[in-house]
Amino acid sequence: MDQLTGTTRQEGTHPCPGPEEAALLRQWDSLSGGFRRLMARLLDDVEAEAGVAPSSFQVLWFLLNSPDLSAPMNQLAQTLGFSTAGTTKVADRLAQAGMIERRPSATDRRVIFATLTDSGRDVAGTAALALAAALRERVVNQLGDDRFADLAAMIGSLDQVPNRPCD
Amino acid sequence: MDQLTGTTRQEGTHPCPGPEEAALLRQWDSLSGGFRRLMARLLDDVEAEAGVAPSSFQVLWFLLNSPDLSAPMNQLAQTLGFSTAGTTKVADRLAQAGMIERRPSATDRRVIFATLTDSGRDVAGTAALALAAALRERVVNQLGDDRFADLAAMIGSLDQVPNRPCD
DNA sequence: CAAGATTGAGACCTCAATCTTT
DNA sequence: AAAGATTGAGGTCTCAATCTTG
Repeated sequence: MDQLTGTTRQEGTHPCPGPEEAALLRQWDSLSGGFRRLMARLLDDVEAEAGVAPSSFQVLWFLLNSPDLSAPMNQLAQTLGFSTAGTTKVADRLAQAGMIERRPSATDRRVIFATLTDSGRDVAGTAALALAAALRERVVNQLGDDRFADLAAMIGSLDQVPNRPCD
Repeated sequence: MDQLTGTTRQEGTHPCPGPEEAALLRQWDSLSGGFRRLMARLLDDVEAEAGVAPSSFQVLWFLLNSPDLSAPMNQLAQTLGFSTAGTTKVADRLAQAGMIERRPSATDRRVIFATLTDSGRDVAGTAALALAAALRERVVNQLGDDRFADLAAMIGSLDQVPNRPCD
C-alpha cells in the first residue's frame, strides 16, 4: 500500500484508486453531474423564453452591464472562457442576428468593439429576466438565500489563481 | 415597478432586470464561471497525466466501477448526459484506441456491451488517481472535508427531478 | 516582434433518419 | 409500435496560421 498515493498496486495488476479515493471520486461525480444538469435546465429555460443560446446570452448579458453597452472582443473572450477564435464566431452569429454591431476602436485600430443594438438590448433584458426567474425557482427557493450565498462563496474561494506568488 | 417580476419597465424602454435580479445574476455569473474554470483545471490535470479527454475518462471510470468491467451503451449515454449518437462516437474513439471492446448481449440482441480492455483498465486507473489527486489538492485541501461534503450535498439536493408527481 | 482579430481545418456533440430486434 | 444502436448532416468550439496594427 503506497502511503503517498493511496494506490493498491501489486505485481501484474492495474493501477486502481483505493476506497478513499473511490469515495472521493463518486462524490465528485455526483457534484459535477448535478451541476451540469442544473446548468442545462437553467439555460434551457432561457433558450425557451428568449430564444438565445448559452454562449450568446453570456455575451449579451456582459454587454448589457458594460459602459456604452460595448466591449472589445478581447474582454468577451475572457468572460466566455473561449479562445479568441471562438469568440469571433459567437460575435458573427450575434451580428448576423442583428443583436450586436462591430465598431473599430478610434484609439487602437487593432481592437474591435461589439456594441448592443436596440434589438439586442431587448433580447438581453428578456433573457436576463428569464434566467433570474429560473434561478429563483430552481435554486434560491430550494436552498434558501444564505445557503445559496455560501455556495457562491465556496466556489469563489476555489477560483483564486494559486499562481500568484506574492501580491 | 412590477412587483411580480421585479422589472422596471417604462414605455419606449427595454426590458431590464432590477437591482435585486442583477445582483442575483452577478452571483450566478461568478458561481458558474468559477465552477467552469475549476472543472477545466481538473480535467486538464487528468489529460496531462493520463492523456485522456473528459468524456472518455467518464466512460472509463464508469466501466471500472461496473460489474465485469462492462455496461450497455444505454447506461453510458445516461451517465455522460449525452445523446445515444454522441455516446456511440465516444465509444468509437475508445475502441479505436484499444481501450474498450464491443460485445453484443446474449439475452437481448439489440444491446451492445462496452467492456474495458487490459490497456483501458490501466488508463482508467491512472486517470482516476490523477483526478483524485487534483481534487484533493485543488478542492478538498482548500475547503476542508466537511465543507466539501456540504457542497456536494447542496448540489445533490438541487438535482432531484421535480417532475415526479407522487411516489 | 507582440497583441488583437479573423480564417480554415479539425474535433466533438446533437438532431433526424435508419436499421435491427423485441 | 417501441427500444437500442448506428449513420450522416449540421452547429459549435479549438488549434494553427495569417493579417494588421502598435
